[in-house]
Amino acid sequence: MPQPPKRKRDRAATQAALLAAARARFALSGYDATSVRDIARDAGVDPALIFRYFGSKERLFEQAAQSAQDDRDQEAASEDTPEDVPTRLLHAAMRQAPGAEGGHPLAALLLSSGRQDCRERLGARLHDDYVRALTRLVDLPDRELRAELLTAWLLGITVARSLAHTPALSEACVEEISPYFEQVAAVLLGTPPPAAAPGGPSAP
Amino acid sequence: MPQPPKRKRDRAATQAALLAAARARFALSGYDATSVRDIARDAGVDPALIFRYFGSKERLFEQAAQSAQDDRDQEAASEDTPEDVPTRLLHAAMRQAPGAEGGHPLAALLLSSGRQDCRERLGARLHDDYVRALTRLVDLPDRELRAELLTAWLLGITVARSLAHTPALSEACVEEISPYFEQVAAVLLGTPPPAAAPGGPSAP
DNA sequence: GACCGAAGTCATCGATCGATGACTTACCTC
DNA sequence: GAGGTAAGTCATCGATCGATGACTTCGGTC
Repeated sequence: MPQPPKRKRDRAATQAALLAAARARFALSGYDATSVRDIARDAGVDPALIFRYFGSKERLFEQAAQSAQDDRDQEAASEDTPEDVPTRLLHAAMRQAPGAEGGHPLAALLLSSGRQDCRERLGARLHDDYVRALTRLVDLPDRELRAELLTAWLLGITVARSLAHTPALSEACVEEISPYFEQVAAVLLGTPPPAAAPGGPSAP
Repeated sequence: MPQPPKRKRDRAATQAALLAAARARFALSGYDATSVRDIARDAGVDPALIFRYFGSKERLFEQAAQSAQDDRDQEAASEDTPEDVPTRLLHAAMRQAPGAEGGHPLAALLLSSGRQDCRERLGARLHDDYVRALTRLVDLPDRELRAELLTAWLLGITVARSLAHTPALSEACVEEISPYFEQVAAVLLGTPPPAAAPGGPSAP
């Protein structure tokens, strides 16, 4: 994100540029591997402004995470096709191509998992965004366990695509994954399976 | 790992202590969050010996990873009950309790995923230890994709337990997960399901 | 017990990090 | 156009990092 040739003196714009650069860097390299000088350079701004506007690198990270979360909420709110919950979560896990810049919403937390607070934040995010919604769909024993098992699968898909770059999964699109996902979700959640063929799903 | 009161001058023992301390620290906090001074303190040894014996922090990390891999290989070789492949991989993913020290074999790589070489190493490890074995079990279209989907689930279980500390999954034991796992594995791999009941697995 | 090589210790380097505060400059108001 | 305020700049701090090399001390050998 190289700086647009020059920017007028504009506190709001500078803050926004820093926040955007921070989000990109943190999602690409994690907290530790990103320096405030990196972020400031990307934003075309003096590093000292980070501390003037955000107080510390830590608070900038928190605000960047909050900003990403806000984007997600707003995006989810303006959802015009309210698909069923599992499909929506699959789309969330598969968000964006692996080679593209930006990174998955969870990427920054996963890449920063060396820090305990980021691990806790990751657990909270998983609970709020995945487990909570999935638990409501289960009406069987082991409700939470079933929900967490499906959450773990979505999390694993995200990690495999965003971090490990597993080849087949990285290049797959949602439509290729969807039939497998629906069958597995039916098994784990105990909901009526879409096409219960014991020999495997109808391969596309 | 506090030092045993004193150690005679013993190059091999010092190297081993450093390697053990490095494995523990890297598996607990990742590469960046671990300093050579931390490792040396745990081993009860002068930090300079790390560079004398291993050349650099990076090479110490590589040797620590290699050492952990050797342990796994040897452990797998001396497996006296050659269970079927998916079950063996589930046990590998569930290895050890979340609260205990030590950490999952993949923990060091996951915690260090801010470094690109660690991400590549993670992908290679997943391929060698999971995808390769699972692919051979599939005799359907999308062989690799099916294998990677199951790998992603095992990876997600590991991340949920070791990093995110998802409550239900963290406290579960292999026996609780196994029935769900076998059903899902059957769906993804296209192998004969153990008890193909469309309403969900027989809950324990 | 003198000696010598290896194991271990110590002081310190150069780089980089997050962070601070005094300074300069641009823009708005009157 | 003068002046004041806020935006942006700059030099630099203290801590910590990985890494180096000279130094000291132990332990086996003759």
